[in-house]
Amino acid sequence: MTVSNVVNRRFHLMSDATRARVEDAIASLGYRRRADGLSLRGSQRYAVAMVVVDPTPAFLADPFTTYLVAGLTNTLTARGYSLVLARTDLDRLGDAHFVRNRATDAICLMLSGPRAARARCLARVKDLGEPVVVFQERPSRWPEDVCAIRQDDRGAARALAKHVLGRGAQRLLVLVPGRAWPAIEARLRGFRDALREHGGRATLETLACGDEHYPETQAALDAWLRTHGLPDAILAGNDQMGIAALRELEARGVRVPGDVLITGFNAFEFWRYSMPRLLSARSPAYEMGAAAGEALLARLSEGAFPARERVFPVDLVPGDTA
Amino acid sequence: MTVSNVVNRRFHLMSDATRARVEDAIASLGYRRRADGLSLRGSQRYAVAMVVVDPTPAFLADPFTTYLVAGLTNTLTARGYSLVLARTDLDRLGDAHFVRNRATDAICLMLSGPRAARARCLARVKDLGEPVVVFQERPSRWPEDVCAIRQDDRGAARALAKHVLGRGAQRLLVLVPGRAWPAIEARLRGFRDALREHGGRATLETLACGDEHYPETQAALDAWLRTHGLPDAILAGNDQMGIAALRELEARGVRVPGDVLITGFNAFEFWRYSMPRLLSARSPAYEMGAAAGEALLARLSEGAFPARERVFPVDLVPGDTA
DNA sequence: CTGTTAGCGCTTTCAT
DNA sequence: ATGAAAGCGCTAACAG
Repeated sequence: MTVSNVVNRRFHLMSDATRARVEDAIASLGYRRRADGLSLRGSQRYAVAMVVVDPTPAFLADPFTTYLVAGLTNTLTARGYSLVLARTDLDRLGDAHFVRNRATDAICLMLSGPRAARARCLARVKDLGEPVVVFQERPSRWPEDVCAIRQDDRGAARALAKHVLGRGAQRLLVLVPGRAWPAIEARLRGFRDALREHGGRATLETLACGDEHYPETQAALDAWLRTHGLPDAILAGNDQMGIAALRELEARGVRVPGDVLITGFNAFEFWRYSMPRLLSARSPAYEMGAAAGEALLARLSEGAFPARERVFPVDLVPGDTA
Repeated sequence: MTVSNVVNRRFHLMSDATRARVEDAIASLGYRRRADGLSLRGSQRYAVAMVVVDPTPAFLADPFTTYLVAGLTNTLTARGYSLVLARTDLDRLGDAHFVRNRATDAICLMLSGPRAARARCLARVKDLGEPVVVFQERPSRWPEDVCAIRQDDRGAARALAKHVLGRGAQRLLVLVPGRAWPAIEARLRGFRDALREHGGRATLETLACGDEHYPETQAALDAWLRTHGLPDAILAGNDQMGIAALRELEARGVRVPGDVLITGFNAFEFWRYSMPRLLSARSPAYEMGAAAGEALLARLSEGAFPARERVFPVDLVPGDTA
């Protein structure tokens, strides 16, 4: 008992002599309290899971996920919590150790896949009975004890499309990944908002670019251009695809922004690497991860999330491609 | 006890009827076994920690770390283990919940900072009494139950430097981050190897580029060029710095590779975004993370690491800048 | 085939 | 100021 009191810094419950004696013993034995005894007794696990639903093994390749996880990890660690990271397929959620066994106090979720499947997955995670933070999602049927954190993809996308329409573009091509992500859907909605508001005869087509990496994006765009000719503007779902498109047009001798306008999305560090630079929009992914951490810590100590939803603004960053 | 047997799929110990009854109850109650009771009883935690020692909050910004963590996470998750992710300062290791409390079965470590401080940190982690995998490091005094996994930075760096020397470069400038990383030290050693083997009067200078990000690298290079003039070749510690240098020279009207050669390192996806493309070397970071996972699982089930050290080859990838 | 007992390490409560 | 008892959920060992 006294050891427990020492570990928990309740020094007023003991004499200086015993405290010293215990501290010496702890140091010389290299004693560390076992977290499982602690959790079992207190039924708090001091751990939060972050689950990324993505069939790709390289699920951390996108800086969005990376900064999100960094913000979350730093926030939780600073407050005495651990972050458990996992990737899973939509239908394999149950395989993870911390899903089969209750090992965390809460779960953060980054979903991908068709909307209905995402909703089912969220419902299943919710059924685990832990508080949930879901990123980039806008649940329709909103379960209790779920907090949604997202960036204003729709608004920023609308601003980007407005910009190219303002520069006279009529035929817009949107590049999207083969797999559905909620953020991409929101951006597409934003593009459409702008088109609608603009009136006129402007049109918008969508092109799926496989794994959204460089070679696949170029191959998809190449095939499209052969049959459709040049669009007036390419609205890329993210900078990765935007840069691939830029290089593809460059290789064909097409001038950007002279002949075709291009926009990107998210503006993480590597956005600086392409020349000319894409007109883009800056993602506050790190802040979103940190906010998720704060929200969870509040939920775990106060019993309720401070808010059911939190939306982060996304500012345009100037570029030379539009 | 029967519930336990059901959860552990020991179906031969019960009748079909009871099995069904228990399974129904589990489903209708949403029962999940608590991991802490399991760990307490079995004194295995089914969790591994990955600690990145880096003062930068954006500790996952470099794709090297990112792919390493992805490989590790996927491997561990597939075998029923969880991955606990944390960032820490060199002297703040003790703050993490899973360090104060024993919560994992093993620890993976990615160190940075001065060599001596890194060695001290490894020793402290080792003192926690858990098996340790350390990345990119080459411990001098090698503790028991430690496995080192690294890529052949020195060899690939040597090949890169050999290449530029072969093209007649005499004055070499190496770009390194302000903070010390073991991999960067190894690359520097490789560059020096090539210089030594080459004989002749070739020289090598080193330039620290702050946080190694785009603006800082350009500022550092700009200042250096003002006082030193153009080198014959720039050997960048990684592609990030290499691309920043490329753009900086471009802005000055310097031709690459006509006037100055440039090489990069690691060749992750964004390496494709710069034009011309850097001569670089491809990091097997994902495979290293996966190998760490395999090594740990072997260590935890067999009682010993399969090998004390594992070195991954690094192949050059062709580019247009050297 | 089913159930009882005991103990893993921890902390809350209560006795000394 | 110190420590003894009890119980958190789990499973190995053993009894019925």
